Amino acid sequence: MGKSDATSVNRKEEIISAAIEVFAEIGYYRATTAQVAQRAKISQPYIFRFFSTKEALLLAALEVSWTRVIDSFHKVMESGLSEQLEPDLIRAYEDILDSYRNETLLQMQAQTIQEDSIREAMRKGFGEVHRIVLDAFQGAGIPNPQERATMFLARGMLCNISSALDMPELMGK
Amino acid sequence: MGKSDATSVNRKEEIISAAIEVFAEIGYYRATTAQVAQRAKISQPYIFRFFSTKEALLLAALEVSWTRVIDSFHKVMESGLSEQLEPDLIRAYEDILDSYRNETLLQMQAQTIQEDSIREAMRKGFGEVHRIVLDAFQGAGIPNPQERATMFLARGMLCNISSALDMPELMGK
DNA sequence: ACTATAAGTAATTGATGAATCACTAACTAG
DNA sequence: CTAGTTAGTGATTCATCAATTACTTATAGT
Repeated sequence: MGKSDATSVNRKEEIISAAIEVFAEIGYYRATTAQVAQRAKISQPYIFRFFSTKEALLLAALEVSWTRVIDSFHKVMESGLSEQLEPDLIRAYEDILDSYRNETLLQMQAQTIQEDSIREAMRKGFGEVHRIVLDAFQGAGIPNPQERATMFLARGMLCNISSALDMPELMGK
Repeated sequence: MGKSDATSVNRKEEIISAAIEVFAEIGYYRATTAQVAQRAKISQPYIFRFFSTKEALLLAALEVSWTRVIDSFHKVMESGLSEQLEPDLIRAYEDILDSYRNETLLQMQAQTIQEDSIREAMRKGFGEVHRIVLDAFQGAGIPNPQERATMFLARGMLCNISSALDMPELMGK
């Protein structure tokens, strides 16, 4: 299998990557499957061989984006000293925002989508991240872990907005 | 002029109110002007007597939502003691989230819309709220006002998400 | 009554988009 | 070789929607 080999799994991942870009740039509802297909360099109908609906494609894209955050936080916890735990987590999240801005933009969009399946995916993602951070803070013996976990998430959410609107001043200069 | 009198200004406000509801519930791009019209109990084309485009209607709706927050914060600052300033501002924002949830959902949507005019409106709204909070904290002699203002906004943004996804546990139980 | 203007709508238009269908080309196992 | 499977596309379908047009009804001033 050479690098240009197009396995079914590769195609699926390529489509998801294209969808993350296009959905983030154009907006999920406004973006068309034709635009996603063009970005993925395939024909529009071929998307539906891998995803039964546009919404299924969005769900797959969200799954990728949440896995990104969760895996990153797990890595920090495994390898880090518990004294610098919070700054390490902050840095990890900022790195994701730098490198995978589109995934964050997609998550932000999905926060207000009312379809049950999307809401469930978002609840699961947020819930798991919250649980991980809370466990980490408790395990590290940080005082008021509940409140600190909330403020950690809160800072992250403002960070998202500051990035999305290109307003660095919101994060206190 | 009785209460059922339909002045041009009233109609405009009614349309904006209907748009806030429909856009928040359905999503701006997915919502149709026909749905807004139905909610406002007018015909679909009549919307375009007041707003030249769907986007102009969104801008008007965002204007209303930001004015809501800004006016509320101003009122807190005028009438409140500076010792309880921060909790008063928090309560004021929570009241808005309770009473005007749709306006917040609309703002959340607009955070990721890439059209220049929308981004500009969002920057203006966020910028003004940030300025007000920062001025208030500085005026009240709160230490580290910059950082405290950032954390105030951050908490508000997580509060939005917690409300939108119906996840009260995110705010630390 | 009469005319101007405001309030409002039905019908249409032109464009667009998700999803399906019908098909072709390339590879693979026996 | 050939029968079956995988990869892929062009053309079409059916629905939808923002925006326009052309029209009707009501109101107010003279």
